[in-house]
Amino acid sequence: MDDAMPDGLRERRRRTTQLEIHEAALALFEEQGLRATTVQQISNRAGISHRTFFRYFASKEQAAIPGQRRLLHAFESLELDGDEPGDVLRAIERAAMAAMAEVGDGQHEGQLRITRLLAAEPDLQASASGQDLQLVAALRDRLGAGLPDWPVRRIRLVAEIVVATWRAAWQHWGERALQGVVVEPADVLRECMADLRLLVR
Amino acid sequence: MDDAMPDGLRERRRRTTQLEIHEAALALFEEQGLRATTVQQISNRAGISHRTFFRYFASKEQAAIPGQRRLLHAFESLELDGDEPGDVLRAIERAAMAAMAEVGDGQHEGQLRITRLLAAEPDLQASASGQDLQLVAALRDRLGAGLPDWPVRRIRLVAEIVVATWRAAWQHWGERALQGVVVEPADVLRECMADLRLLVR
DNA sequence: TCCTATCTTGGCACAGAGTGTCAGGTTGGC
DNA sequence: GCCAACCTGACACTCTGTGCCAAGATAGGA
Repeated sequence: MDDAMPDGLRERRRRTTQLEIHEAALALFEEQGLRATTVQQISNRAGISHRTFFRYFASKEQAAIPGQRRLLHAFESLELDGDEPGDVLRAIERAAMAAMAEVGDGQHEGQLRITRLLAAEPDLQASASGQDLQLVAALRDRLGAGLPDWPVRRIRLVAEIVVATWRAAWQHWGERALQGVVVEPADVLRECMADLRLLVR
Repeated sequence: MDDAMPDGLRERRRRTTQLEIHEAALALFEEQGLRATTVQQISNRAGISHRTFFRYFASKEQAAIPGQRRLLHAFESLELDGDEPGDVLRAIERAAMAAMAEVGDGQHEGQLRITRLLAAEPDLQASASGQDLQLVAALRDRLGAGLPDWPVRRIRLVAEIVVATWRAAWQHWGERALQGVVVEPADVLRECMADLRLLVR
């Protein structure tokens, strides 16, 4: 689905454990809030030890926010076939759109729970934006390798802009979903890109 | 310089203490690294107690990164006189440019120290991007109040884009400065805005 | 099937972050 | 000079995050 998964028993166990911890964290945060929930409580509910928790996640915040593996992978395997700024942006846009579309309808509920939590817990937002740095770095690396003639300044800017747009799109999707309006994430991203083009014209 | 400062003895003391803590943190991080430095050490060097440290800063990371008060203030007092997307962006650009220009040449050395630290310590970057959320929120609020006819989606996007551009500009300024090339921050921001316009055309 | 290298886990222990509380000292206004 | 508001340091405490080690589980070859 996402990255290579050699399907030994060990890998499968690891995945289920990770999911159980994630689910436990999410549920407890919803019930009690972020601050009031301890790593010990999450570990208990997931049926593991406090020590093992930190072998799966670096902090309780990260246990709730799974990270954007799809987009990360899309960036790392991005194909570029030109130098023209407009073309480059469109290529990235296509890749991001594809990554967004991979989120099946069945996962919308999970996304919505995270969105709700993010809205309620500012500390989680900070943690999430910290994670986005990985996305920026990945895109920056890829563009740097694929566009040797571009100034680093422009490469850095594009990476920041794209991730900012992606984040704005998801946030707006969540905002609408919380109001009961269900829309396609990819559509929201398209609208955001349209806004971006409107702005600078 | 920045916000109202009723010049009692108390306020002045508070400011000097804050500066002393900031300076101590910066110096120790440079000498030993972020992880190896404890709040206790910073407190000792600043001549205060461990308990008092946390009355000035919420974490050791924040003690090193002073926050973008100038830009925050510029956003909060932003004047808008039109609905036209291009005009709005230009108005924000002017405000940001003015805020950037307020950083006198004398403060470049301090900025550079922070840039160096950010480059060396990924954890600090995460903390910094968490702080940027305040900027996004401030600009979002201001635009929401000043542009009642704009869709929330576009307002959110503009806020994210502007802050992303600002961050890219400072990072590129720091990168060049680390290479020994001294340029005006405002010039870099102008170049970044030009890149942005180039992208979507 | 068995045997071994590798991986995973839980328990123990510990340093450090961050917070509540309180008593004592300082500042500002009257 | 006096009182109220504020600031500080000290103590105690919970929680996070990590090193270490012994025990159990797994993979893969003999």
